[in-house]
Amino acid sequence: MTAMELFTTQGYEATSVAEILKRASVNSGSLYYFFDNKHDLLVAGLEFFKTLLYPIVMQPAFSREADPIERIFAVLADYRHRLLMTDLDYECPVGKLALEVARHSPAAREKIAENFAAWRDHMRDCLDQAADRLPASVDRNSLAIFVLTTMEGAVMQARTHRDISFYDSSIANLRVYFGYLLSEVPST
Amino acid sequence: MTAMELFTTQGYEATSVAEILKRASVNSGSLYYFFDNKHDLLVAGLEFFKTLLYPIVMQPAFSREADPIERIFAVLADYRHRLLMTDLDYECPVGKLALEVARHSPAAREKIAENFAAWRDHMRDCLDQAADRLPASVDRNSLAIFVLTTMEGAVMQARTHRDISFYDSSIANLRVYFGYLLSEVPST
DNA sequence: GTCTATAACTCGATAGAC
DNA sequence: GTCTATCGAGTTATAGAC
Repeated sequence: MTAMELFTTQGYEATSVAEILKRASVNSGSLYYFFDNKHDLLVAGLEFFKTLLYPIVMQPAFSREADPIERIFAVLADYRHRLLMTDLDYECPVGKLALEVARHSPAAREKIAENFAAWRDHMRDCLDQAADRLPASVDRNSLAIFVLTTMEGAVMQARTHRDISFYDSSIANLRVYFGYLLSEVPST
Repeated sequence: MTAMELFTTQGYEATSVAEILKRASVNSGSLYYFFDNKHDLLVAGLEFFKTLLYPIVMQPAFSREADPIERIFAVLADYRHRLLMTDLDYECPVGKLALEVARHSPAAREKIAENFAAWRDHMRDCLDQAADRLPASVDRNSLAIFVLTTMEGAVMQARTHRDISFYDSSIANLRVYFGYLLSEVPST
């Protein structure tokens, strides 16, 4: 979906329908034949995004690392890579739209929440696989939320400051935190 | 600044100059006498925001708590309060604009970075005051960045899911992390 | 299903009187 | 310094031919 590329890089409001049409080499009539309006296009795009999450975001990282904890940090390493590849102009597309459209569009907000939930569930699956190495007191769902929190906040700061060290600092702290958690259960 | 209220709640692009004028009961001529254009108004507003950071965000929390570590969590507790007061529709105004305008406006991006830096510096001051209770290996600036990361990511998720538990989960994990750090240095 | 033309409207910004 | 009127461009969405 060409529209989503523009929505997620420029913002929903900042992207005109005319620009989408030009970039996609489509005519107005065709677009409005398939979608009721601009907002409908956004919601459809967010639904499509959800289907891309595993193949684009998770699978490449998971295929590099077998250890469930390392898989989490491999996903985070890929976000670092995206930041560097875009000259520190990358932003999590879902997070970006989360802040822009959540207020005025319940339908889009719901789709964004589903994207967040799917991301977090993949992280929680990793944590579940490493359950025996974590203290029993750890709420793995809550910890998965915290991983997403860290990614979103870290990307936001690195992009704003145009400095990867803000990303690295946040991930390093998450690493130390995981180090404490994992050290609580001695490996046998 | 009435304009900033609209920019930060609705977004910069989604707020028309006409709407600002109406809400502020001002006429077009007056606004453009003081500001060159809409963008100039945004940058001026962000500069003004920076001056509000201490009296609005920090001072109320600091006055409740004397302990530097508790001051950090008091600031975070105030963000929780803002979420609840707005029916889970609050978003950090600086973070929101960070994602929307950073790409197309270097001047605004710079001002947003200054706001982030000021926030983080207040947190680092707290950590510096508690330096003797933290392991020497802790990079306090990096940890302050991590606190901001946590706040931004936690607010984003709570607002998107319209569920305060996402905020609470993230802050709880930060608490546990601080617990590990503080327990490394036995109090005398 | 896709095309072009355009309707209906709102946008940011300006001009010129006071 | 503040007012009203308005410009010209750009906006989303539609109409009607093919």
